[in-house]
Amino acid sequence: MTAKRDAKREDLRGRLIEAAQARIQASGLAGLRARDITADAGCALGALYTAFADLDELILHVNSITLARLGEALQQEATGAAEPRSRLKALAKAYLGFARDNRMAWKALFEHRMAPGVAVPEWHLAEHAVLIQHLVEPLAQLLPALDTPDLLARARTLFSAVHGIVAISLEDRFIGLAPTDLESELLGFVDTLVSGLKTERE
Amino acid sequence: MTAKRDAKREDLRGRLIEAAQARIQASGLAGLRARDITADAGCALGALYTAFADLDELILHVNSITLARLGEALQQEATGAAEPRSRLKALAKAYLGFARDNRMAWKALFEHRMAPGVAVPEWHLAEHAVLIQHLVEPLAQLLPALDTPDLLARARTLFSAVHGIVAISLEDRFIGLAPTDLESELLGFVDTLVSGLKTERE
DNA sequence: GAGCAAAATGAACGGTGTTCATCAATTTCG
DNA sequence: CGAAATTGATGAACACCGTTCATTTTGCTC
Repeated sequence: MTAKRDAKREDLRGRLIEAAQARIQASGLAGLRARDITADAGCALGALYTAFADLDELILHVNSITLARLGEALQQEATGAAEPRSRLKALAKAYLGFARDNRMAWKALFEHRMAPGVAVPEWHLAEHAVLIQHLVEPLAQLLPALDTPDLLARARTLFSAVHGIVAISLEDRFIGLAPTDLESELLGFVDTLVSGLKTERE
Repeated sequence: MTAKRDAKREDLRGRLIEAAQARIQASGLAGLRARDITADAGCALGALYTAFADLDELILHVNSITLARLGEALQQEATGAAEPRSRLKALAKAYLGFARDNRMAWKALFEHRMAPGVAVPEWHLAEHAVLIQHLVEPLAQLLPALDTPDLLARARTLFSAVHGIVAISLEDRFIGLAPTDLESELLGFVDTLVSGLKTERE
């Protein structure tokens, strides 16, 4: 019976993940400190390295939770039998909404880099699939002639485009631009792309 | 006459920028160390802080040079009187080509973050304009009814979308996808979007 | 060349993630 | 049940980071 050991271990991991999540939400990935996390979690500095291999692995777990929450947000927009155009627009809007409401956690998903030479573990790569999964079905309706690999490629491209629009707007790297409404710009973009897909199909 | 002083100062700045550029090209922003740069530039550690306020300012200057080179690469595709569709496709292809050929320097443009609370200086923000400037003219031909602020917004959106596609593909955050050719996927995307713009105009 | 101002130097500082000898808690087994 | 063995928690110490600063060296003025 190693029940108590396992319970304590899981409890510690949970407390560390929660503390890291709170710190990321408050001050972003860049402000994350091992000493702050362990102080918040109520354990010694070294305890972090008994629960996780290093800070990167802890961040990966926080990102997992963020991806799960993002997945739920998208799931709500992906159901129902609406036409593909409005489904894709609803998904883009939900993605933007999630990024706005969970800015720091969302940024951590894409800002985080593993140590040089270390690959992102497969279990975490697989979790990113939720980002494009919901796009496949509406795209299949718009492009019935495509096989699965092509559909997946198209879905990834569409996600990347929408993500790029949201990401570059929420940073502010450009000046001299009219303060246009991001949401209408994003939805207009999806509209235009869907129109293009329909046109090319004919 | 303070000629020799100024010359030495400029020489040191140049050597530091060049050394930082080489280090970034070789191992990326994350591997950049003040001690490595100053060793490569042949000066003492502290000399870096007589030439620049801090590492961030040095990185900004490297990014300036990268933006200038990227601007030249795009300039070559933006000239000529070709139709908007092929101009936009040529620009997207050139952007992808630059990102591929100058991977680390290009990544540094978007990975670099200033210290918390410190804004990117205006002179550097302005340099990012080259990324969307070349898109405005072809877009104006496609959308003659739009005024300048709307055109700039549309240009930024298009750039962000193209950038997103290139950025997410050159990282590898997704698995289980067919290894499709990025260039044809990107050009197909621009094609579809232009078709959509033409359709909506009618 | 003397005197002065400015720049270059590199040891030292405070802060980081990570490790490790030491100690405490838990499990195993006679 | 209690002693031995194993595992977990501890926090001082380590290596390394960007940055600073007293000191030395260099260049300019007169």
